[in-house]
Amino acid sequence: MLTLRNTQFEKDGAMEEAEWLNTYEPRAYPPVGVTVDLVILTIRDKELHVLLVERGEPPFMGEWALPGGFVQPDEDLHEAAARELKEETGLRQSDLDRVYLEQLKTFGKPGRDPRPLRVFTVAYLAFAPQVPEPVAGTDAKNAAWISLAATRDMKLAFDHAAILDEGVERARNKLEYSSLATSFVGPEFTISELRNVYEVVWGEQLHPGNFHRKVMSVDGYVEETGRTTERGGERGGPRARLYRWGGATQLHPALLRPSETT
Amino acid sequence: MLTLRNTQFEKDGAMEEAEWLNTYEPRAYPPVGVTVDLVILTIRDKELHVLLVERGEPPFMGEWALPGGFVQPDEDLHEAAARELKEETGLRQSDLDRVYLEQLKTFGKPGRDPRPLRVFTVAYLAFAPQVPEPVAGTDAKNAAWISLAATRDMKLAFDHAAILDEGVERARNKLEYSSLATSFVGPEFTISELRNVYEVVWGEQLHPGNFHRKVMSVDGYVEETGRTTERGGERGGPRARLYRWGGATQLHPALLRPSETT
DNA sequence: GCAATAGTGTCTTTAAGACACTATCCC
DNA sequence: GGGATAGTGTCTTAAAGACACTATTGC
Repeated sequence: MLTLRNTQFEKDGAMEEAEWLNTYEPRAYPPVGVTVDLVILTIRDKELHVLLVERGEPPFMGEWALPGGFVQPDEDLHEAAARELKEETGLRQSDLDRVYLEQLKTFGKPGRDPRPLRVFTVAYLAFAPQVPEPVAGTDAKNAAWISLAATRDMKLAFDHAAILDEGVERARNKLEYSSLATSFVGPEFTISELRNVYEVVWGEQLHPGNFHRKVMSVDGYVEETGRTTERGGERGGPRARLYRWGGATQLHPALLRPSETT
Repeated sequence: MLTLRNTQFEKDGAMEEAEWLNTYEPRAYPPVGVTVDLVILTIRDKELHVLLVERGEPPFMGEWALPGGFVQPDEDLHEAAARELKEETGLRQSDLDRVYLEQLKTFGKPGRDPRPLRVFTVAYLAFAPQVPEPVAGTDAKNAAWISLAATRDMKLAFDHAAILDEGVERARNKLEYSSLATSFVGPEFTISELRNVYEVVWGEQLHPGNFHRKVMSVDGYVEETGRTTERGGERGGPRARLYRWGGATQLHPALLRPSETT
């Protein structure tokens, strides 16, 4: 049983704050909680999708939200995000190892959570490879991959619409300077598949020939496996060579978006 | 008076967590606090400096730390960071308006604060123009601009050394793609002064002629004021034209670091 | 005068984009 | 065969870096 007073923590107080900051004794503070929320992106059917869960209880019961939850006492933030990622996606460990996860931004506007507890959320961004099966949530919650276009017509719980926007924007930038587009495809991929990642995330058509040459010219981006696809494309065309990631994390030169160059 | 039980919040509990997450009633949770800490960078004497405060009370009494403090109940995170910036730097409002401030990263490793309260800190990064006078702290705390080189020999409180590293790294990248180098200089500046910002932050010598032409070729980076400096350089040379920021936030093309192009 | 700096000119190399073209595959 | 795709070749333009050069100033 821990008893806490809630009196002193008022706004006008640089003095009160200094006093508070420098004591070892648990003192008055307002009830505060910290969660992690995940923007997990993947590509399905040539469209960008995000993992959402349907809330089964208030607040925002019945509405869709980003997966997430409270940070446990003995967890670091990244661990908490990794745990939620595992719990909510139901991915196998082999796939999980290939998921990219980075901290996105922290949101803490007063009132963003209607409960009588001030909740700060540390948003994380994840890139998942293609997973054919729909997600089975661990809790009673319903979980699904929703296309980004579809989320525009949905009202997401809390401030999750803003968090999602922030995540998509970060993802668009990440593709330019990093090799993270490979996180969206399988361990072996064709240059076309890689180009498709860029086209879907950026929402722009890229020139196949120039893209091919550009990717090949970046040192360490991709390396040949020696194999090719079993079949040609669905609508014709030759078999494509299969590549794997070449070990480089930063791209030199970068793959800049066409719209930004103008 | 608010009474809180501290029993239920143990590790093994996806169930407990779900139960907790979905209730309106204040329930059991461990004592948690959220602070903001600031990495405030400026340039003095052709070296990058960071604002540090000397702690007057435990924990880490007598050690140097990044300025910061608890987020107040009615504040958003950015507001809290802006308030701390104002309180700790003692800058005039006219200078304060020209300071750039952005969220950096959140740190929450268990045990990063030795007090019996789990403290998450949302780190912010700020770029301040040159301020001749040493800083007067508002609290009893001692505050000073410390050169980055000098901080290497200091043991900073908490995990502030890691936060500082993160901030410097972010700053180095920011200069490439944004016009934020102008945040380090006055409202009017010469191209040499701007080049000095890049050289100090990146720790590399740049070619004066090529830098000059490159800056002028970026649309909207700088615009002429029509004036020049009153005198030439300290060690000779003609008077330099004065420029102001041209309104562009993103640089096209970017000013890439020489070391990254190799 | 001497040294240092501001600013410009020019040349080479690299990379991006437009376009064309061949080879291979599905149907 | 027809249509689509994989991958390469070539040309033009933009931009980065190396180097040289002139003009202006402090001392």
